[in-house]
Amino acid sequence: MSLAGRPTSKDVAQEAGVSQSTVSLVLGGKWAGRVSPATAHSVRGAAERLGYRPNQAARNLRLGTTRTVLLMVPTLSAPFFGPVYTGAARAAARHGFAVVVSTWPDDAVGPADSPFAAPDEAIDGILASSMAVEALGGFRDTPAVMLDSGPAGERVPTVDFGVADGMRAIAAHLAGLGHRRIGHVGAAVDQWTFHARGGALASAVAALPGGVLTRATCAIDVTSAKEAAGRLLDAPDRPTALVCDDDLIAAGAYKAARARGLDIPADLSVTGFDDVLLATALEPELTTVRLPAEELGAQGMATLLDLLSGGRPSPRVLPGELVVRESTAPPGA
Amino acid sequence: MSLAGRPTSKDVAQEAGVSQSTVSLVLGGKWAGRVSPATAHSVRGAAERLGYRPNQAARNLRLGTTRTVLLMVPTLSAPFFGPVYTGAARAAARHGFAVVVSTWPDDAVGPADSPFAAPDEAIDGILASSMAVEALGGFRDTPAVMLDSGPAGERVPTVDFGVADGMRAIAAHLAGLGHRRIGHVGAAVDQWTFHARGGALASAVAALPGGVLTRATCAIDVTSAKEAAGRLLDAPDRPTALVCDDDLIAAGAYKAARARGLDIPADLSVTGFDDVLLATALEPELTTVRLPAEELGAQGMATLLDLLSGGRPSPRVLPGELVVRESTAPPGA
DNA sequence: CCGGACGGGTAATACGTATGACTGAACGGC
DNA sequence: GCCGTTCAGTCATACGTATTACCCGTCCGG
Repeated sequence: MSLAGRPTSKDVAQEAGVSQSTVSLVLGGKWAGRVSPATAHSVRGAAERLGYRPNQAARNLRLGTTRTVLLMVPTLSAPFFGPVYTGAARAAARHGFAVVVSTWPDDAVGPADSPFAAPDEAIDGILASSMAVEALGGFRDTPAVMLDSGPAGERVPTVDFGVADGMRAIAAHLAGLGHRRIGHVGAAVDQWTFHARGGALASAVAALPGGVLTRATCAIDVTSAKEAAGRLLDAPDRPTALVCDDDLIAAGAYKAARARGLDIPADLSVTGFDDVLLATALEPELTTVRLPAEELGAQGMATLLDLLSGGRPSPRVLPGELVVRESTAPPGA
Repeated sequence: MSLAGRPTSKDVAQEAGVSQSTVSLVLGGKWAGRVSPATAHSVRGAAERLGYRPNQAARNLRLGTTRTVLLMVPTLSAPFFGPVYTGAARAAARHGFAVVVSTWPDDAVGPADSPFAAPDEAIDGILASSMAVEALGGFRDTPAVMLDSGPAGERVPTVDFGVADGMRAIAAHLAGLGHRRIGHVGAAVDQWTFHARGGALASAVAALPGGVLTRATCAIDVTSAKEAAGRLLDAPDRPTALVCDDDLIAAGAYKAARARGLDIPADLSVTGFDDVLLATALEPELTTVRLPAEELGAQGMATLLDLLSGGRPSPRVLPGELVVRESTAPPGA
């Protein structure tokens, strides 16, 4: 039991020859004009010597707080959300906050009814990723920050990726290579980020002289993606480039292309989105947009902590970055 | 603040017309012979009606416990550990426990000095994955369960994968296809699981009539793996099959093979280990050994909870499963 | 008819912290 | 020389729970 026998503020008080209240005042930083600098110093010394760490349970009880925030993500088994967690947890730890994770139930499209959705312990705030603000449900009046979920009105702060810019960068890159007939393999997932990706691509291609966009959607898995990409490739006047909503979808597109004897990038350019580990494991390596997932978690947590301490954080947008690798080339190269 | 205004045991007591102690007795389940069934029933009814949830902070303070366990993993950014967390958290949640994660610092080979290693809050137990029991360091006398870390002596329970059996299954599969010259692309990582994998493969090939094993090691990333696999392929009498310690390493082997104009599986069979998402995204799909990562987390947590409640859990081993896909075939097929 | 046992419940307390109310000494102003 | 202030702390209390010690009425054995 790493709790037993730990020094308490009372022990520190005794060691320093002061009262427990003084210890609490000093260590809480609220001693301006109440405790002499000399006393404060000796208290700090005593605390240091004893290796005093405040008992969080007692502090939480007293303050009616928990120093715990809930991170709601669709899953931790997808490659994207691990880093989000890491970034959030790291930022939280610096402020003495813990992070508990709630994932959506398997095969669910939203967080509702998750066995995780309402952890027994109370929480101070929520970091909710990739979901509509309405889905907060019972947590409506808990301070929350929405991640990668798009604009959410005045009431709740957001941190998003600049996915539209990212998609425009892809479109510009392909256009620059000479592509005009572009296929979009979209994720059939009702999340802001995918709507934004699709919308940005559509308008970018529409603005391109001679641009033609075809479109198919699929679930975010290789099999489904392969099938959807195949539909686009089998159409008359097939596209010379496939823009995929996600790296994993791009992997499916690779398979569809190979099954038809098309070489990437000579016969077909393919792009992904997110830049997960997979992107460099594929062959050829995937041109994609890198989204700073860990940064999303970190900035989200910073925003939430700001909110919790009474701030009025403004929305933030983290730019994606086009990473050109080997899967794109001029058409017919 | 989802804490404010929550009903307390005192509120329940009032609602039920009994004292707070009675409520605590009933809800704690320790009322045998102290409270009449009728009263107990009415207390439960009142608690239900008010939606009472005990305040964890108060309970923790009283009991000197935290209902929090620490999960130590190398990283959450690798595809393998997300599911481990999920399994552990799910099992923990069922018993009202929370899980906080500590990852190793970037580029570290062990958990030492991690900013996460000593979260401020105290913990009741530790689930430590993929590390030597000695590395527990300052947590030596906290109840702990080692995951995927090999035998750890009498004092600390373990949950491991049957990696040796898995590797033997791979060897048998390849031998059955007719392979004799086998290359091992090993992970140059000082973890039990990789030592076990290498050892099992070595003895399996040694036991194979005419079996020849060559070996190269690398870090667990595509570039490094490609280089290591290349060394094996460039040797005289190159192997007809490459056994990789990890799916990601197999991805590197694919690249090395392609760079040399070798077709998989016609000219070269390749196997992986772990069966992460990547395995089916590759082309051809990867023959590998599936390790039930989520199950590891779940069983590990079950073991830890058992330990915490005074049990003496015995070591468990979770079998891996050979998944034959498209990357293996008879040599020269 | 009395004492003890027992069933059914309550009162009181401690866990460790943060904080508002209070106190005693020194000191300055008039 | 006395009072109001400030300084430097301390006292007491509350947060919500679990548990130990106690209490009261009833029933039963002798």
